[in-house]
Amino acid sequence: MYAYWLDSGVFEADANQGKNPFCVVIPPPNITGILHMGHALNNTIQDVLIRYKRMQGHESLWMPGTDHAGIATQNVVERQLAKEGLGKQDIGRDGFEKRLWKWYEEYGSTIIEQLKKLGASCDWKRTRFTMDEGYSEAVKEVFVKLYKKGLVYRGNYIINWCPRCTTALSDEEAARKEIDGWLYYIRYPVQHTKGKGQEVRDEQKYIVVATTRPETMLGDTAVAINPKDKRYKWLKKAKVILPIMERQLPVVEDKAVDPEFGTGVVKVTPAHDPADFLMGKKHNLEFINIMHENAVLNENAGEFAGMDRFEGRQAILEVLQEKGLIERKEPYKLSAGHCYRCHTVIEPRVSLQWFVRMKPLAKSAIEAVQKNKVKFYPVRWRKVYLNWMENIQDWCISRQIWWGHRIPVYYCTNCIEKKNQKSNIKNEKDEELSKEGMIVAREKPEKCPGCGSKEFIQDEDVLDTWFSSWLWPFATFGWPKVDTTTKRDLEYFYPTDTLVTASEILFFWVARMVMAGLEFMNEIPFRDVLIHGTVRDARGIKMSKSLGNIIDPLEIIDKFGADSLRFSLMMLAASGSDVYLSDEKFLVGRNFCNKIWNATRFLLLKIKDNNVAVDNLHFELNSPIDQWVIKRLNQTIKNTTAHLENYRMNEAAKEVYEFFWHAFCDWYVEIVKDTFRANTAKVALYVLLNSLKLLHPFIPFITEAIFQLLKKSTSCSLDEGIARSSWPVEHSTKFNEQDIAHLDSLLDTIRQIRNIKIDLGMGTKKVNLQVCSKKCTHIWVKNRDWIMRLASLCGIETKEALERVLYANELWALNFTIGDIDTGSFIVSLEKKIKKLDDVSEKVSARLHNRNFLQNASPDTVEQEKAKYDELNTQLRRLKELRSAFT
RNA sequence: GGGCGGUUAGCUCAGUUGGAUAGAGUACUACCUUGACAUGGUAGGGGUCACAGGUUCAAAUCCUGUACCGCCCACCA
Repeated sequence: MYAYWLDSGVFEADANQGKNPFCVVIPPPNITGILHMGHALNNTIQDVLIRYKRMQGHESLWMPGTDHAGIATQNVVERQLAKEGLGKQDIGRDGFEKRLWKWYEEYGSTIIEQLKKLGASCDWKRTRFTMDEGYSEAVKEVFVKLYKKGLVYRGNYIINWCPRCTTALSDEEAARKEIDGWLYYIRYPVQHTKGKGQEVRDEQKYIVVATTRPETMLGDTAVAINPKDKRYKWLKKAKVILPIMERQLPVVEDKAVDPEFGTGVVKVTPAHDPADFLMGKKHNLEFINIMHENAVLNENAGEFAGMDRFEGRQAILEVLQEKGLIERKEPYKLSAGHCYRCHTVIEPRVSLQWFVRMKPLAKSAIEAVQKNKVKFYPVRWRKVYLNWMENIQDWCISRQIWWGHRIPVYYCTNCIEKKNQKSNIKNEKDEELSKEGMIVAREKPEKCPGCGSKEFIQDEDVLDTWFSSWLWPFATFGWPKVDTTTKRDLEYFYPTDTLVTASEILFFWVARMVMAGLEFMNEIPFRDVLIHGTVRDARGIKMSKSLGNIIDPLEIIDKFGADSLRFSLMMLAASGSDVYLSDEKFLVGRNFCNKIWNATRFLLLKIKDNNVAVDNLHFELNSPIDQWVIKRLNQTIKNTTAHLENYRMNEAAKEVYEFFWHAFCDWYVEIVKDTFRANTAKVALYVLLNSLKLLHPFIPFITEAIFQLLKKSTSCSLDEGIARSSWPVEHSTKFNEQDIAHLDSLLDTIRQIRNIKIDLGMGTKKVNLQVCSKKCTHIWVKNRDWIMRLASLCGIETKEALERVLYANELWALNFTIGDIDTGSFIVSLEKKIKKLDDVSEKVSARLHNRNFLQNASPDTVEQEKAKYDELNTQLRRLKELRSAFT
């Protein structure tokens, strides 16, 4: 089926002025990714929307592609190299890049192939990669534009550093996780002035600082107190000695110090803590970096140089212990940043990086959401988005890795050399200084505008992967290229319609796309953001490969088929709530797919067996049964469509499921199976066909296969395929409501007969039924055959009066011979029903006697309650009569 | 420390704007070899809708508080 779709180009979309566009851009999966349940959920939702809109007559475009995933991919290829006993340094930057591209050629489209197995109806001819040639143009364009606007800058700041990946990370990439640690209370001796200005160090006089990272003390350059803290007034004039390093530390006052926490005195390590960094800047403290980029202590760590940070921590603690400087330690839960790619504990590090100024970009992105130009589903994410946007921090975009878009900045070697002689780029004003000899340009410049030299080196760093991802909704169309295709496509498809994603990448991606769209296209990138839940295992734990609790969607596909997987996921995924999965949960889909298949087989068999010609679907709607099913179908079409419009996939799926299985198969097909004439066949096929269409977005393969089968097995003229057929609309018949109501009563009566027989312990034993009805005898006569079959009867007699009434409603009364069967459980069941109805009746009665209810409730409601009361009492009367007949 | 969710049948969850006798899937029980389907059919048991207040003629649904669970954000060293 998939090959058929590809061959006939049903997934392809073009700017088509005759149609309304509907466009979704895929959240580009990482090239290193393999399909997991999160992908399955995310992409099934998108495919449901895309297929639904396509059938509705929209020019439906699902834009596919992959993400180069800088750090993740680099790590994968590094591991591959390591197996050969090589490090990336061994083969050099060029060699490593070659390996990366080779890896991409080999494995980069694995996930795309897996998406196809899922049934994803993307326009694959448009597949993009965040590092393909055209895409690089977009990235460079954006960098240069932002730079020129003053929104990109370079500077020495404290950033999140992953010592394993040896690169800077953005705040979002440093995932906070709570870890069990210790809070150490360490004594710092105080030096004070004695008598005639003689400075004396008194071991008895000390202050205590608390820290969770004792190793950072090697880089302490001050201690800080809160200016209002009276306890430490005396300290202001004193000097503190940093143990081990024997360095004099100034005491600074800063409001950021919380007197309540720890001892109220803080050690200040400007080069290794974000808060201390700010204090360092503010109080002009010295910045001492004590670590190499891999978090091994450097020469500034004195005797500890060469130790890893955690090794160093232990060694320092031992030394402090020996000197009696550890006052105490207490267990402490601290939240530390972890690299979101390799989970290593982040080390804050001062380094020269590139940043994007976010506040100016955020402004219009906030507005767009506030003015509902971009809407969130469920709406609660709106607040989360706004909260983040309003407190946005600058974005560190440079990464010290080799896989990614190289920063389009060139340095004139000549100018830099001169500059280095003049000054040292060590302090705050680097931002200004670095501009000299630095050229920000899309392409390598011909010559330096300053000195005319032709010697340049390009910035070594690459850009954060998200710096390319945030352009996805328009860069995929070819922006900034200005050819006619790009222009036409962007005008037609942009802004896109719906973005479907998990909440995890709300900040990474969604928020930034809104900013990029508004900044570069002057227009939001999408109108609706649909945020679905996280896929978890049966215990509620997030599925992840490292935890080993994954259910592999590909295995489910092998076992049950993609349709089963898709349908099950859609049934389970209530909008926005997390999805808890276990193997059994896919049975819903499997069983339903099986049911659809068998129902079809049966109908075709009946058509064949009865030798009825079905060459069109123009049927007569005279029979109440046909009207009944068509009316139900109409409701199903209406509700399913409404649910899909509101992104309630699960409700939509349930709606069709319920109709197809329980109304169509369980009742309609059962009723008509023995009187299968041409008109019935047409009605049945019409219902089947429309059900298939409603189900196609969820269950694409089987519905298409059956559709093709119907084309072959009947001579009806049908569309080419179901994927491009039209979305069902309600049949415009005028229904005979009374007939339908009577049929509903009849069906209910059949249920009651079965019920009574089971209560009487008669099981499926066939009985002879007596019916007494004033007006509706004909219904029983006319439908005699199937009623007998469905209610398991051996005969139906119509009578003027009955000896006893086993069941009655407003239309008819029934009786049948029960012989000398034990009626015990029948009576019990009867009593139970009576009790329940009595209770309800009492409640309704109380309501109707409540003057406030009569005054305040709407007249409609009051009427309803009255009708309900009458109905209840009629039922009660009948049941009580029946009881008296048996006792 | 802030914010956001959740708490409904043994389990997993629906329940859109307050107006059923609170639903589904699954599990369980009974019966059914009805030639489309046992991946099926028919029926059944099982819920004081977390707790406490409040608003209302009427609350699973709205408000307040409490408890527990989960998630997100934040420079408590």
